[in-house]
Amino acid sequence: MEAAGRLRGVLARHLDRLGLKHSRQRELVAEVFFASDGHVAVEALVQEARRVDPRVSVATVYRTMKLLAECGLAVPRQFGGAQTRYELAAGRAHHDHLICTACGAIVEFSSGRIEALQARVAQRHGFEVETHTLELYGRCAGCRQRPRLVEARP
Amino acid sequence: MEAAGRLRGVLARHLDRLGLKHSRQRELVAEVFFASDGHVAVEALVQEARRVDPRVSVATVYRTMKLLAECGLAVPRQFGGAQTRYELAAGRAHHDHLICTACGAIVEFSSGRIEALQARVAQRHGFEVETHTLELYGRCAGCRQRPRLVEARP
DNA sequence: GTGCCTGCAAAAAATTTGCAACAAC
DNA sequence: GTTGTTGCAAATTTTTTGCAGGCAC
Repeated sequence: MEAAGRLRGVLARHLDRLGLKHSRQRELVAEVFFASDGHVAVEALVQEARRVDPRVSVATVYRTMKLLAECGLAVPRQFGGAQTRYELAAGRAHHDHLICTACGAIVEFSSGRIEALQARVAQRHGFEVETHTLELYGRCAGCRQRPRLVEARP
Repeated sequence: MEAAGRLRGVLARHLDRLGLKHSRQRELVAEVFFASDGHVAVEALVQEARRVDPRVSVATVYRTMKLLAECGLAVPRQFGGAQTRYELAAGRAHHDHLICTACGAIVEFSSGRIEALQARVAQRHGFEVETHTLELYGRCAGCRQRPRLVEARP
């Protein structure tokens, strides 16, 4: 993958800027995250990283994801569940989410018209918006055909 | 307050329907919640309830809030922070939130036009939407005038 | 009296932190 | 060699659960 190289660069520059060090573990965690589908729970990152190096600790993954979030490569999200998921955000445009409550699928979308209306609402209340989240929870096309067996654990 | 009586009724019927019992603690927790500003953390409910009865346990508050959520009087929400806040939802229309990242203020709003666009987006992706959340994070009118001292802990 | 409820304390689950050994510069 | 980093385990934080005694019906 070509994009991963550029992403690594962003992290590297962030580390340099802060006077932090480049380490094998940080590179491994970042690599695993970049190769993910972009909506990963920490637990999944740990498991994946341990396939390469079984000694990687949870703490390191948490610490590294915090760094990735600081330099804008990852965005932490709470999709209803207890655990945080990290989303790939490397210079990508803002977007929102459709989340299937049956199978847990996460679909991204964006709507300039919704954003425009949001801005107008905020302005009307005197708010200066910094970020926002819009999540639509429901059943995806596939799951609407099947009876619901159990609730998804997102 | 007159509305509180009606809300108590909803809870009472829910308990009857399920064959559960009415207790002093349940009424106390519900009362405190109804008297709140409607975006309360469990910790705050516990403290408030203990001003009336210092022996009320956290467990009871959690269990009672779960009941209130079941019968539609309360909606659990995660406004970015770690702990759940409960929102008063007694037959009120759906609405979304503006959250001030400086002072923690929460303002409700609703926009039929945004809802309509959401529905269209969902349909385009084959989703049947059950619920949604839209949260705009930024600085409220008051806080925009003051320099930011510390981050709010919502 | 029979069950549901409560308080307490212990358990869970997710994340953070202290610390001694270790690796990067 | 200095300083930041790691793994481990213990600590924290929020919420849940088991259980013995208590209260509602």
